[in-house]
Amino acid sequence: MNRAATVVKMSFKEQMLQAREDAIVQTVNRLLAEKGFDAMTVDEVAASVGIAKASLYKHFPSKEDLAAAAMVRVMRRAQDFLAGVALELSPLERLREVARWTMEVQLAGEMPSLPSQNSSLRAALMASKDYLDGLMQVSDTLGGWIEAAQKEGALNPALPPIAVLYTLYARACDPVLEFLKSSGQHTDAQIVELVMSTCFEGLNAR
Amino acid sequence: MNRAATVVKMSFKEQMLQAREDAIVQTVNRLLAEKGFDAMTVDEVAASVGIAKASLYKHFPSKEDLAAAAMVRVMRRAQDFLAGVALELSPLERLREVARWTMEVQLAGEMPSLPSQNSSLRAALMASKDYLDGLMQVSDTLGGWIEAAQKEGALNPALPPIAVLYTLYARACDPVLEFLKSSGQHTDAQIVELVMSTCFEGLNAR
DNA sequence: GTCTATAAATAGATAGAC
DNA sequence: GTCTATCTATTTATAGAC
Repeated sequence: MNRAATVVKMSFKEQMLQAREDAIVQTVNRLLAEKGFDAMTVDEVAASVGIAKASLYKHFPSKEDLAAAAMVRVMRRAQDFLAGVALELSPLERLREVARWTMEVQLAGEMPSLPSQNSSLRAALMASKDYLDGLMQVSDTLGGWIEAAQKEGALNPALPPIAVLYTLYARACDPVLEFLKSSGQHTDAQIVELVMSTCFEGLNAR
Repeated sequence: MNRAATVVKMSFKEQMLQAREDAIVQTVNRLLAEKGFDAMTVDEVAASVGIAKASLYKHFPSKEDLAAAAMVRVMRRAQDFLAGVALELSPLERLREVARWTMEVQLAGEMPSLPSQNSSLRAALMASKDYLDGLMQVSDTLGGWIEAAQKEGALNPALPPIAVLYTLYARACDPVLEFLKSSGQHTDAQIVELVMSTCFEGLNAR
């Protein structure tokens, strides 16, 4: 179920405002995926949305907040996806679905990428309750699945669950996807399957 | 054998110049590893080396060339390492040594990181014969080991060698290393072994 | 809230003396 | 080659009219 459907009441004015902000955040999301935080300029965002830069700053107080809003958006999408993963699947199969989804989002050019070392950006993210709550819920859900999959003997039990979690997160920004795509020798679907294989089965022969 | 040992003749003046440039490139290498290309400023480089910014521009014509020089340096280090890998090891063991080395360099804060989408930077790299030659030689060597390891049945033969190569390259900038390090629950050596395991054996149980 | 115009700060690069 | 001082362009952010 989409989280937007949980909204109950909203005046016409508020709906317009919300729609405008959604358009902004969607544009930011795309630009972050294309060029990254440092290379993305606020002028660019304003021009791409089709409003003046000053108007943008009425909605979001800083560039960092723009990026944080995009991260909240993708976290919401992740939560929606997790909520829709079929419960009849085994824990390992659920984890595989999640990994595949993150890679497909990245190949679609919709995965925002942030520099891990920018401190002002980190501060904005850590100040966003929506982001932290989303991140924590996603991590909790995946953590549960990871431990269940290890208990079943499907996932290597020698790996700390946190390491498995980070390894899955890292698929969302895996440069191998872009490398293989730019080599032009494989379709997107083939690329996803290759990286899925190296991620879960490893490079070694079985 | 270190490549610097192959230098035969050099005047005192040239040696001084070379030493100065080495210091610059080493500083750039460290700053690129710490903050990345976009966040690194030329003022910072100059201050860190201890010379004026204008002097820096006498040695390197642009920020992009500074970064390219750092990439040439790390490529040389990689070539030196490859040349020193024991030939009595199996192809797979050699590849494992290389992967471990790239991760150790990253954990030591000595792996420069460049944005893959910056076009002016890509242009500078593609214009650097030293870099391209180094990259090609490293890729050729690793490609040979990969194919040999697949022929031996040690490496999954269903994977295209290019995908294996990119997967190994990606370990040099794997964010999982930093994530695990900042979690503070593992030593560097443990982190390397964890990522080595997920890389070659995969997440699945065996 | 949206706009035009502008402020304020920063960064890459250069001039010109020594 | 190294320095100080400066240029030029860009970028984040804001003032103020409507």
